[in-house]
Amino acid sequence: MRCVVPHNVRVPILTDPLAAAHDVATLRDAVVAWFEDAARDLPWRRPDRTAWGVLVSEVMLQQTPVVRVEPVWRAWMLRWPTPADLAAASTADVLRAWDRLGYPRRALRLQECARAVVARHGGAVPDDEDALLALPGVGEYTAAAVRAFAFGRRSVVVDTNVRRVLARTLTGTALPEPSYTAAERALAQAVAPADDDASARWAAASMELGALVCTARAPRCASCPVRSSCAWRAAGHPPDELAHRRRGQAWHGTDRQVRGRVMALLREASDPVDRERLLLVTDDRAQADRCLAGLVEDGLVEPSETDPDLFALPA
DNA sequence: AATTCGGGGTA
DNA sequence: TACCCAGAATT
Repeated sequence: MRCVVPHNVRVPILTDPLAAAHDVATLRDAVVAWFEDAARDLPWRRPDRTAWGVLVSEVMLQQTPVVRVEPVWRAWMLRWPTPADLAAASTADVLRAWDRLGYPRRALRLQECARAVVARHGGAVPDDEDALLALPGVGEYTAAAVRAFAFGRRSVVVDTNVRRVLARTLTGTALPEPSYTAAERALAQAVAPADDDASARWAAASMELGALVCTARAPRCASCPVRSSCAWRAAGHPPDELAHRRRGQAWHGTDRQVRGRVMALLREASDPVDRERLLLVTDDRAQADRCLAGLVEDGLVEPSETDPDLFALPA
């Protein structure tokens, strides 16, 4: 299948189609060559990894940094090596093993995903895009990542790192838009190699460049393999024009913080915990009630069958 | 398209 | 402090 940059995609540096193709190919080659040396030795990249291990890593890495995921992933895969193992586990054990990776609904979905893989695919992770997308907790990014990293198949992998790399090198802006636009998706589609193997390597390499060199905070442009062809650098590193519109995620006093405290309490408890003790996580009674109810609604917490004032992680 | 959903390391 | 991190699901 041929990939062409749609007419509605403005790519300043790519005015002439022939020059564009050349520039993009040069950029890709440089990034992939850099990756051969610079790639981190992560456990889910080892030859002995499994497709399921890759999927587990991708779900854990959704909004959680690599350094925090790695130890949890190692313990997790030793304990539940296959989808069937996780499918048969106690949900309380799963949530405790998830520890403080954050967004514990991901752990719930990962177990649902394991059960779906067993039920729908005989326990083997599918390599089909639609089958992957149909799995709980698997969205556009994760489906593409699993296809590329577990199966070496062609897919357009766009995470926050790739978005930033494309924004800088090709579009010439400090950062991409707050939301993932159709133009960005089209650009990523056009840049991704058509070949299976080349596509998979570009995906890993472009993500790694964003994670190690083309970072959000203090990019290491001096040691960047594509600094000579970077549109952002050529433009003189213009600052982010939307900086004032970007809203940092509030944390102190939020429901997310309160929910996190309730979950932490229940992870550490070996027995059901009384409602009154759970509500002590904040002074705001209404908020505490709301958060506890929300956790129950989400299936992260269950009231005891015998005493509705006692709560625990789901069996 | 906008919101919600954890948690911790770093500048 | 504020910002950022291999996003997904819901409204």
